Amino acid sequence: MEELIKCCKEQGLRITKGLKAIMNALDEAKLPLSLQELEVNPQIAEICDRATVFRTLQRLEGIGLLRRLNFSHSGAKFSLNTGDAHKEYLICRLCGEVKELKMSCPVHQLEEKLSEENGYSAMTHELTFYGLCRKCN
Amino acid sequence: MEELIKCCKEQGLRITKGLKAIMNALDEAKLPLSLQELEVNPQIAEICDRATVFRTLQRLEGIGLLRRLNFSHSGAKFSLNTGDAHKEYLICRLCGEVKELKMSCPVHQLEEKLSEENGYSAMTHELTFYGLCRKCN
DNA sequence: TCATAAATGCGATATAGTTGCATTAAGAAA
DNA sequence: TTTCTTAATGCAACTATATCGCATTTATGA
Repeated sequence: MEELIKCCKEQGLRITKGLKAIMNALDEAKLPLSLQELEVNPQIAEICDRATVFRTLQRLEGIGLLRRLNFSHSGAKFSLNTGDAHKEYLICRLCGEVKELKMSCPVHQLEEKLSEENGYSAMTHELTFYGLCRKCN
Repeated sequence: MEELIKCCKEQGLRITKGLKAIMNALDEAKLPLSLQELEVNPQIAEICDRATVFRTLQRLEGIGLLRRLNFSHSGAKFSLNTGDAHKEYLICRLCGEVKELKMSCPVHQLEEKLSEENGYSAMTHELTFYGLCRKCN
């Protein structure tokens, strides 16, 4: 957390209450949060509004501290980019339940190959599994 | 194509001009299309409107003939589910260029394992790579 | 050809994402 | 500490996307 704040400073961001509250919420949540989920979080709602949350997320994504995830049938969700290990998720197509998977990513080493073959740089990837959870099945 | 129409019939869908036009467009496009892209396609626009395209996509997805894809910074896109081999894409984070990758999916065999471990059924997954293309870099 | 229910068109509405502008406040400089 | 500059904010408006209700049309089985 200290680490993250420091990183924001280095990148020229001002350390405001909103920024801290948002980063805290993202840090405490064990799962990615959407703009709306952040917006209604009591700790955050008290301090700042939707537009601020939106722009703060933009800034954090801009400096690479935040990862934007795109799950089926839900808007974008965001999670802090601690370390550079990305995460895999399992999503229920019906109720939207989000589970984080514990696995070593099986496609990481492909990035370099794809980067060369296609002339792309700054590679990242998303690997997401979908299914029907026990309740929804 | 014949195959797909047959499948629609078996699933109880009525074979309308709209359905055929939409499936054709998706079939001819080498890449996934968004609702808007379909809506403005001349072949389709002539026959039916946005709500119909929307609901047709819903139906096709419902019977498993259509796959909904979620790429960063763009709305949902759709592609026909021919065979059950899914596809991998490489997306430019800036201009949004979409490339289909030719690779044998390295995580397919993980689905069964995850299904058991988490009590999920009807598993699918999405593997998408992002980067900056030559032009945008 | 007729009857029935699925599919459609239209317009309204909901939801997510985004912006302009006047105001506030973080942090560097004095 | 006070002052100054400019990033950050709040508010409200706005755009784009997604979705729905209902009256009408049309595909298909009898």
